[in-house]
Amino acid sequence: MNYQYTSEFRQALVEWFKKEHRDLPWRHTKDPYKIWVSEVMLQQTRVDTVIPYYNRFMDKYPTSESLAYAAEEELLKMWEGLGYYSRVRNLQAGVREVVETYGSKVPDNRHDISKLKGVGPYTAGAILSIAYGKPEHAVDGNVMRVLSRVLNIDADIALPKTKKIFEDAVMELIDPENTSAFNQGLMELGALICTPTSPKCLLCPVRDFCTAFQEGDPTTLPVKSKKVKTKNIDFDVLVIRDSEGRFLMEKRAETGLLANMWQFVMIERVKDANSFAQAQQRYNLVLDDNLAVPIDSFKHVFSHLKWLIDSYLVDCLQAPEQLPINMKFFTKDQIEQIPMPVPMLKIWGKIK
DNA sequence: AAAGCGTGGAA
DNA sequence: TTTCCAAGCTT
Repeated sequence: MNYQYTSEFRQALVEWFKKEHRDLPWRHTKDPYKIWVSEVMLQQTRVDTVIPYYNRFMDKYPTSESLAYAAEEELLKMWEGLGYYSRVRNLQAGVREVVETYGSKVPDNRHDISKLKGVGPYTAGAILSIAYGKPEHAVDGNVMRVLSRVLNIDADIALPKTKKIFEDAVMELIDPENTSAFNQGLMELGALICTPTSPKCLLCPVRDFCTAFQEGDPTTLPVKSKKVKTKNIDFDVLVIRDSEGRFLMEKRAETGLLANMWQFVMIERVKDANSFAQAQQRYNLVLDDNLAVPIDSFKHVFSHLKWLIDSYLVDCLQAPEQLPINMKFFTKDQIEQIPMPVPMLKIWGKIK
């Protein structure tokens, strides 16, 4: 963009945002902690999904101190259904560091804030510009889409190195007097007007500055390569019930997929193998497998893989005195307090 | 640099 | 149904 137009672009964008922005819960505060929480929740997650989680989270953890020392199990339960569960563990680690080494004051510079767990280039810039009014870039998918069109940038946004082009562009364009409205304006524009398909160019406040609009078809940008095909895995999920009506659950590993979440017993279904026999052998159980009752069969799609699940309710006739430390029989009431991933919630919903 | 990491909504 | 996501970060 010709440099002489940047002030007009800034003004058009900022004024549009101040007039047309949505009324969202996290837009009623400048508390860096609350902005931080909202930004982490919004990572790869839709606004409509986040709103009820954000409100519940702020009711429970209104300050950084209240979050810093919350029990991880309770925290995961608050995050249940939001996905990307490592976000909340990193968030707590970062908040705890702020409480313990920064006197509960979120750092106001990129160098320090970027060292906090779970705070990457985008989140750092968002907190700095929205809560502190600092002229810092906050480049997300919206910003890359909007600016690729406005500035006619055809670099592949799937490549990590491409992001610097947009960060540099934002630093050239940003309104130093309205950093919050400018950065949020770019994102709001991407969410409401400059959408991936069918952009509403006739309503766009920066249409006059948009190269792609002038060229005719903004939807040709951005350029984005890379599509990953998901891998399929078959599982039998065994809802194992003991004589007291309790259910056997196991806690997943501390890292990786659905870390630290609880699940019913899962056995990968292998050709010609009996999952009930596998479970009995692996955990030293005696199951009434002749009377197993099918519960549900469904698929659950992750970003990079797909679970094909058959689930069964089966009674446990005998269990060892000492189960592995990550396994336990829980009552119905206890299960309601345990963080479970969505596919397990779906099964639980059928039998509780 | 590329892959791993959730979920539900929309085209 | 299938595809592509939506205010990314970590390893």
